[in-house]
Amino acid sequence: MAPKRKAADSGRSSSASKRPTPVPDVTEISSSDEYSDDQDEVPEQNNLKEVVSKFSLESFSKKSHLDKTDSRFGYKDLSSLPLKRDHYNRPLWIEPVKGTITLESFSPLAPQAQDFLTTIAEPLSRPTHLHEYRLTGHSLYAAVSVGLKPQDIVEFLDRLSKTPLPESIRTFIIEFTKSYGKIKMVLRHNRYYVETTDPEMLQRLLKDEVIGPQRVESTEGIIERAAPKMGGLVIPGTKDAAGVRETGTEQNAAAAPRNDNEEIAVDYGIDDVGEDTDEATTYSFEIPPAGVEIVKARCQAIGCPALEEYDFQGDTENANLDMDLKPAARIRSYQEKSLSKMFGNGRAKSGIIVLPCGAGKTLVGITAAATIKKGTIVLCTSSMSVVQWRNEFLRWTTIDPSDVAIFTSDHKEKFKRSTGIIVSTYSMVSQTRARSYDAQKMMDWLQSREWGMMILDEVHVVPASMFRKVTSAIAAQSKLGLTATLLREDDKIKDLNFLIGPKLYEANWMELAAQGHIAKVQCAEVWCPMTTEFYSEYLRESSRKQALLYIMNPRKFQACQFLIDFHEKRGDKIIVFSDNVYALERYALKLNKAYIYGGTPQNERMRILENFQHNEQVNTIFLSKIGDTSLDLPEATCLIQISSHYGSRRQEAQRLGRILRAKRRNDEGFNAFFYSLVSKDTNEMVYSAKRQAFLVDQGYAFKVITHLQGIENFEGLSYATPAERRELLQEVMLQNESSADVEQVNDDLFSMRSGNKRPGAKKPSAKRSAATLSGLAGGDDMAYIEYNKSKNKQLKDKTGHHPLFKKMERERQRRKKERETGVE
DNA sequence: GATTAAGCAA
DNA sequence: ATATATGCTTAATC
Repeated sequence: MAPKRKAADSGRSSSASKRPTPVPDVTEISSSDEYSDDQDEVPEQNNLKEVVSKFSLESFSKKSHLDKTDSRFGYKDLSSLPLKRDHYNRPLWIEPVKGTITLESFSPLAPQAQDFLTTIAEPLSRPTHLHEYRLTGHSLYAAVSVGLKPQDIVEFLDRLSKTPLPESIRTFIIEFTKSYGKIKMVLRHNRYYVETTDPEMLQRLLKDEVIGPQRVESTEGIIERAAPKMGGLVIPGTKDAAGVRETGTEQNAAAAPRNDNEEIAVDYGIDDVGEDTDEATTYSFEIPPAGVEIVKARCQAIGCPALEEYDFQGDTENANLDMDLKPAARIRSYQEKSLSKMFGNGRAKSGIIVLPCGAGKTLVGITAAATIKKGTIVLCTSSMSVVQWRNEFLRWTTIDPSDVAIFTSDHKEKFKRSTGIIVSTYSMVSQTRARSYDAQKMMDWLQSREWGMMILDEVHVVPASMFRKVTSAIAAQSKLGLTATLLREDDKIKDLNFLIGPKLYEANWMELAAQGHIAKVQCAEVWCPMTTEFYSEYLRESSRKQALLYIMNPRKFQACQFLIDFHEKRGDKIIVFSDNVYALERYALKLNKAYIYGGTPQNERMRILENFQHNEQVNTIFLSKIGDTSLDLPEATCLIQISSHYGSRRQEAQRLGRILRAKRRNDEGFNAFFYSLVSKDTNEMVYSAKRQAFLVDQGYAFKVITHLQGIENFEGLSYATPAERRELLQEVMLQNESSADVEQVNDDLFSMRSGNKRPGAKKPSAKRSAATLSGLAGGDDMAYIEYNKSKNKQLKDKTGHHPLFKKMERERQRRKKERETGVE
């Protein structure tokens, strides 16, 4: 089993082993009468936190009064559980205390089990042989919201588990889901309805002192109607749409083991659930539009969050949008799967879809819009992606170009006809300060109409407060969040579950890579020793300067130079990432490559990117943080990271994402490369291990390279002589001083003590395999090819870094002043 | 009118 | 807790 590097595990593991068995405390959620009035006074903001923590498995466990578990051996000790007789045929280990599920992914049943598990549990870690999941409140919420029944979940787990399903887990699932997913907020024919399949629940709601009075007066009776079905809805771009009815190919693929003469039903097909519920009836009552927020907040408060569903087929008030996917457009199986979860019952559910970068998130959003065929608003993080989204719409759909409008600071368009698509940025919509006249007019217009769907791109970056602004400002029937990494270093990500909706789908990176949808990537960490001069300075310095020292480590520079050369000769296109702008510039200038950072003007960037993509002379570019997101460079096949931000797992994942969409990914034996250059025995190693955690959980194996073969024979290696290295060191030290000025001096005076302490150069705990570069890449000896760098030079010469550095200098001065005045 | 810089926010 | 990047608005400049 992989060492402890759980992406989702960080905060909660410490006290967990002492925690008793998770049995939900039902008393609190089953009697609405006990709720006092003062709860209504609590603003929704405060409720959110409560609700979020209330529905974490952690608090469920805390609240329970049973303690049958002996925690002396840690929570993962399953030795006391009896094995089923035919356990070897069953792929799951289910742990009773925290709900951790371990899947033997080599089992013949693994593909189906995996599918089901991603629906009902959070994937924690998915390396090659064992996958780890965990049942959480959110994951069950998501499972219920795509139509799974608690009994199905229990049955499924029981049948695939090597041990009898722990009673605690069974109770947890049954009790937890009792209230979940029962209430739906449905907009039908432009009227809002609170809907449920459970008559008792309806009565409870009507008796509730907050929700009850909201019922529209004239509709005394309870409305009874047949539960919705998938019906005739066809998601465009799928095989169904092409007229070929897909047969259950996966369902019967594997032979099922037997248990007491009972066959394991591999009925994990969520897609079918909607059709199975023909006889079901739903009960609903109407509430006024103004009551929606109140009722939703109240439902959360009493522990039965209302799911939002949009019956777009029955929406006659909002005009239909004339748009379809182009006949040639085909969506991939996983895209179809994610959409089928969204449209499972013929309505649009709100929620989040998680796909790796390059796997076609945009197309999923577009297809969703083409399915709903109503006015749609798309929100992105940058104006660049705004343009990209619009282009994608035009590329994939038959929509009239005049129906896709852009709303940013320099484009304020409206569509001419009654409905259409608006692409904008978060900041544009959530802007609270003064607006320009045009922008204000545009906003008024946006707010005056009702949108069928709101697509939220890169939804992980949206903090709750901003999101609240957006949703309260713009009326959208359904919300679709798209992201590659539902991951933040803080815990804010949980809020999204309640603000947008449950996670509808999460793809497995390795699986997509195996199917050729994203590139296969070889990851490697290159350990560069510090030169003695740099290391002795490193030991003396404060952490700020330490960073600069290990980034500018000459050995690292050499490794970088060598790798660039190596891969350029193989015909790769290389991106080098550095978070540190100073280092970025130094590296790029020394190696005579083009570079882009925040201060590079827009046209300059375009020119460099253009050249990188089409000019055979320009095979390497240096990017700062700027390249982390939303740059679309399908040419890039190799990535080198020389400095990075602390331990940000998301950044690492996003950077890797830059090469996942490599054009050449389907070439025979093609591999993309991802190198992380790390200075040995420095803090960088600690960060590096942290950063890799997410990718390791996705199943990527990091190899460690301690020696780059052939580097000693490399001609023209920079900083080969001690004199050169000393010169560099001086520059670095100087740069440091001038850039941080007064504060630095202070630091210097008092930093002796702190500088003496040894940096935590502890070894990362991950299991690593040693490898040489040749083993990784095929290691062919390549003939030296002379490259003409003149184009690069031209590009570089045009980089007007002068004024930009002035700007940065100004910034520094300003900050310094702020600090000084703040001290005084 | 179009481009650029500065200031501000998150 | 810091460095960096971005977007929007306004004002200034060509």
